[in-house]
Amino acid sequence: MAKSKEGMCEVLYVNTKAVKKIAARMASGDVISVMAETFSLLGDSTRLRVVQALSHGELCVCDLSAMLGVGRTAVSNHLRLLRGMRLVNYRRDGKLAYYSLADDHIAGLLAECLEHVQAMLTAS
Amino acid sequence: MAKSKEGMCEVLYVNTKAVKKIAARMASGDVISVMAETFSLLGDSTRLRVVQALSHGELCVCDLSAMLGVGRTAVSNHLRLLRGMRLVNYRRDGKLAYYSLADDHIAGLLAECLEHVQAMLTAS
DNA sequence: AATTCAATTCATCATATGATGACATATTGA
DNA sequence: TCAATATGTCATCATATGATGAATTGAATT
Repeated sequence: MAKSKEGMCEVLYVNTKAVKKIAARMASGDVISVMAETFSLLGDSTRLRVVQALSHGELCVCDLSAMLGVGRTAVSNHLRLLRGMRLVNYRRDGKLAYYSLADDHIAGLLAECLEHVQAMLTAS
Repeated sequence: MAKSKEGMCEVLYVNTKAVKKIAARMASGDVISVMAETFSLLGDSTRLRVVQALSHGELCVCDLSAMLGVGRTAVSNHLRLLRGMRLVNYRRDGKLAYYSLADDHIAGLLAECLEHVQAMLTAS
């Protein structure tokens, strides 16, 4: 077994059995990409506040903007991204556009993450 | 009631009751920040693959790098970030550094997101 | 039709971030 | 001590991204 210039790890696993077992369980690249995109959307404070607000009920852009102290353009851009990934529903009522969470899983993600953060904060 | 140049929404809510109810339930800014940071860490495909691999068992940097086809420097940098937010545990065994998920909530986030994505993909 | 206002789109800018290579560190064994 | 190897750190670069203001669209009211 020839050794490469950069060491054994280039051609051989240290723990072959563990690697093979784990490799077989990895999600497909497509699924990972969509998951990462979803997490990424929740990974901005402003956008996360929008999502959290909507997890308690639908709101129009105008009220979201005022309540969060964020410009309407910014709110609108964030909602466009969230809509693109189907994280929010859209409803038009006259001049107003109402948004709400599209999916119980989204609220579930917030809840799970909140638990993690609280557990982390109390542990430190 | 004076109207501002930019309209009523600057000084008044459209749905005052809904806004007040929702505003009272918003998480604190600090908690939101940590949550966003956590989501953001999961919001990169490479890092998410690292986390998903670790959700099935601990691995060393070397095996992670080979298994995922990602440079060791990149893996190391990602693990440093994950360690900073305490998403992973660190264990040293001789020359090797083994990492594992720190928290069941992390695996829970992956599972919840996976369910969401699968539901979304089958719906479309 | 004209006006008003909420919402959206677009271009721009400053900043954040992931990948990479060079270099440093740490541990094992000769 | 010296060599080999796995890991970590740092600087750099290209790219991605959030905030903002100007311009536009769409709907209701007069």
